Amino acid sequence: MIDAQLLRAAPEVVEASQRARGADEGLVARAAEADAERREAIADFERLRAEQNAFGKRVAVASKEEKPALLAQVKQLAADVRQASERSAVVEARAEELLRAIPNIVLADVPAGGEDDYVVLREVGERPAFDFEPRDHLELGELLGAIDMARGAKVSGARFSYLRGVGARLEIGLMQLALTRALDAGLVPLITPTLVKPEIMAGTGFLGEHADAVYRVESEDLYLTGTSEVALAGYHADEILDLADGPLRYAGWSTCYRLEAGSAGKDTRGIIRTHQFDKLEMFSYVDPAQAEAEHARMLAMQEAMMTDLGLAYRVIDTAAGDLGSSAARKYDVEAWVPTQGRYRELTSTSNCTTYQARRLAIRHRAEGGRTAPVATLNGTLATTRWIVAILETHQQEDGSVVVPEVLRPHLGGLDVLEPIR
RNA sequence: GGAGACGUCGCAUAGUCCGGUCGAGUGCACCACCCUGCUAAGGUGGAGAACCCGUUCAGGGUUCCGUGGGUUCAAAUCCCACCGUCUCCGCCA
Repeated sequence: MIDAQLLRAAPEVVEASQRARGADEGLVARAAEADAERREAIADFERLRAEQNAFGKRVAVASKEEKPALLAQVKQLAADVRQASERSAVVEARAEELLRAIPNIVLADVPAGGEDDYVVLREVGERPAFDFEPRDHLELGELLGAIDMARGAKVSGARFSYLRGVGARLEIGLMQLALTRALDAGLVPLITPTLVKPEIMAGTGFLGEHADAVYRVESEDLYLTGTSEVALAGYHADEILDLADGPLRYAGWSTCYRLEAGSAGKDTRGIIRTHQFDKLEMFSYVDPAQAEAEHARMLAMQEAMMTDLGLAYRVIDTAAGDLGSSAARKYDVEAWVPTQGRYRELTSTSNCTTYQARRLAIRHRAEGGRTAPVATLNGTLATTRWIVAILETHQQEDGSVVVPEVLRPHLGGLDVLEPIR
């Protein structure tokens, strides 16, 4: 949620942000109006309530004989208080609803426009060249006995898979590599719940435009999370953090569940886009002044993983219209996928500035001892989809795959994955 | 799943039976100042969160005693529902 203060003081900033996103500009004026109405209603109620409280003190010390007369007098006041209280509750709920509907203010130099208006910041690494016809990740996965889509579909339906043998080991090795690096960088590992309450899901902004991608467990009124970001953001909800010693940094390891309702027909082959996968996610709570530096730090960690895994990649600065509602800026790292002849997103890192924190009531002590919302940032450090780029990039003519050196210690020293027959 | 106990301001507790002078006492921790050669001890004062009005660095007000309802002129206190914690019993891939 954005700062209501900003809505009053500089609505043009909010409107500019909406414009860059291609979102509804009129929402700004409607929210500002509702906010004014809300404040008026609150003032009204509080004046009446103060009067009633003062009266209550008189009743308390009145003698038995005086009481009936006083009580008769205050009846009308009590009714007025009740009415004003109900009105202010209604108006307040409406104002908050509109305020929450406004997505985060995008940072000033984020490219405007939609999905295709990203800016490529850099391309790194050499795209692999083959003197044979490269196989795609699923073909390789089947040769290696690593990926089984057919049985995934038999047991759970489309977009479910089994990772078996070296596939399962690759996944775990990848997570372990990422975890090791997270620990080296001082992050605290967390294995997070994957079922969360509605208010946590809403607080992180995933019930907005992403609502159709979310699994809901109706019998319990809980949501399955599509990323551990949700539980990581909720971890410190309603708390006042001590950031005097620097940011609070976490690495969340969890299975992720996504409905992929909007992607019918897209990426149906293999494990590029499945309903269930694993991810190691970085998450930081920082002083808002340090948010951009933290964002750069996360991106650097992601790029180091790409480089060390021998993947060719590029970094894009996502356009405003393609940002989630919580993000003020997002960088994606995309790896080259040889058989697709294009870059595919492997990681994403978002600076949510104070947006999530305000929704989830996560504050710290700012100057003068005042509380102020923190900034939150998140970024992928490893995920199942990486297996696609690793298999395809490091494949050999016979269908074997060379294991990147950094992964070998996490695969019991295995250096080449061999076809099973 | 069943039975019982509990949920108060950072922590620990008082207050709840018998509604008002309780937004709330005490201890510890915390901050400032005083005292002491230093430390410890001691003294005085301060200190929660959210929001509204006002100020620009004065203040005033409202709300918050697990959450949400209800009763009442008035609820930490009475009633209802829910959530959570603990104990015992049952069940368990």
